[in-house]
Amino acid sequence: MPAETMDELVSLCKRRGFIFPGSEVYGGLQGTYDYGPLGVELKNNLKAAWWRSMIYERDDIEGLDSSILTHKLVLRHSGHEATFTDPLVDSRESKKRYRLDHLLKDQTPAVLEMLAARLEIDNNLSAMVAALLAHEDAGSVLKAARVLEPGENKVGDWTSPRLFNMMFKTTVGPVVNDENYAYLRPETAQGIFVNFKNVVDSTARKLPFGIAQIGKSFRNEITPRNFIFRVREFEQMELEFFCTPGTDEAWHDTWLEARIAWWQSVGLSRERIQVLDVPREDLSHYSKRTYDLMYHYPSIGFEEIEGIANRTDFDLGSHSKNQDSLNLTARVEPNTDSTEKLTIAHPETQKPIVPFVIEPSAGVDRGVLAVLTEAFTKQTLENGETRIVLKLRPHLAPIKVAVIPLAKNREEITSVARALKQRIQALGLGRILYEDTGNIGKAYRRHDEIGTPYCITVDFDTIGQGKDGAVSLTDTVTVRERDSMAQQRVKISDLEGFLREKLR
RNA sequence: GCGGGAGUAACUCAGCUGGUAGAGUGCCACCUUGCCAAGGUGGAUGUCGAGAGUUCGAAUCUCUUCUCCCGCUCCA
Repeated sequence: MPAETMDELVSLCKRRGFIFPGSEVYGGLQGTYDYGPLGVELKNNLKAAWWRSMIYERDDIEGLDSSILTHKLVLRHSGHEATFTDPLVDSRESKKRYRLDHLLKDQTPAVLEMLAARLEIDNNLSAMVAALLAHEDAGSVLKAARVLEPGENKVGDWTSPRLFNMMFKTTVGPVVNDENYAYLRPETAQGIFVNFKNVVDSTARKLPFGIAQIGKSFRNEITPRNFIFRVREFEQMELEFFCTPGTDEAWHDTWLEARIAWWQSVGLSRERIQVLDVPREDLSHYSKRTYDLMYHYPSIGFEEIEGIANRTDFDLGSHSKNQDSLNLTARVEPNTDSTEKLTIAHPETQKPIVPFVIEPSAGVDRGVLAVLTEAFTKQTLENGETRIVLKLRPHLAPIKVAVIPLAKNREEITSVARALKQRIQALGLGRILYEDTGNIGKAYRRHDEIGTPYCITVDFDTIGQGKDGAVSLTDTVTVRERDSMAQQRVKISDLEGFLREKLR
């Protein structure tokens, strides 16, 4: 039974060192979280699993790590400068906040006419939005034009609209002025698009193929909320899969299935994943069609964990020069800044074309949250006590094995345990921990709670000092399995094979 | 940003008709402990989210501010 509330996850994460609030000693910084000793292992393991499935286990995908600081022209031509800046207006009366363009769209023609007249411009939505933003007393203009409060039949008491920019800007170079800025990327995808030519030229890739990247992205969310679900600094795992126009819809469906299967491979149950075919009116500016994978999170219900979008030829087309020669299907803004045509040979005709793009874009942090949710288990034992177990898949577990001496004040046992820890660590399976709390039951529970799949206990039998003098158990250890709590005796010499098999 | 709720030890929380801070769990040390949160002894950690005000005296009352939770709004 997975976690039921976000609070119990937050509490476990803090207590055991998975995730902490950012800048906490100064009261916290909204929308930031830090990954602790166990969190970083879990997160790295999740990313490694994704990377393995994309780059190593397939033959048609290359990796990339592009920079976070991004040229403003990249994000201008990608359409983000325009779409990531929302003009917001508040109603003083109802205390509600609206996007100015949405608000105006819902007004009657008569109101819009009056507004245009007051602003002394044409009755054109985007022109009016721009004019209102530039106007000193736009709130009064809205009132004078009798802009109605939605859902109520009366004129709203409007504030002047303000721009809310979802992209972080930062100054580049020593001189601070209006021109010397760059953006922190709001998605890793653009780094892939602007490197398309570089990758094609350096790897001789032919369609269809993909470029995958894992990295940080930044969005100045209005309301970061729900633990690591919506944060201002987050990590994405994105694949841009380039294919011949016409094959895009089939690839879109193929990737949808592949991605659902992958999430199941990291432990998510199919019942807690829903596919949302995003309605046309909710699509992003670049998308022809998008499937959102929704995961059933605790407290907040089904929310997006990954978006799988058909971005058509919009992005490569937008970043290309001489667009008129490219037969683009997407509507793109003219680009006189780019120095390249982002094309590749059509697999049959060999003519240069702009490929279509299928983009499975997953949130790493949302993935970690989902994996934790699913793994979190409260179990009532036979003796009536409850234990908390993180039933993580072994390849995701932060600690793979804990080596525990049965008695911590017996040098002959602890020395064997320490040596065994080093020996197992050298197998390269991940992090192995030497654990000497001195109380075997406590150590087991602790490792249940952080998801350690196996605990190995070195006892008196191991060193040939068993009570009943059972010499046959010399050089064996107890291996205790996390989920079943079952124990078995394993020869130290067989441990390598045992663990390699179990921890795959 | 608005409305509501909340911030006390690492976690969960008590204390809140103003009188100088507690419990359980956890953590550390030593002893004990021969496999599922055992026991004993000792110990550390709080400017009671922050700042200001009222008061002889504030965790407690007032104001401001920050953070978190819920709702609205936003969510490429």
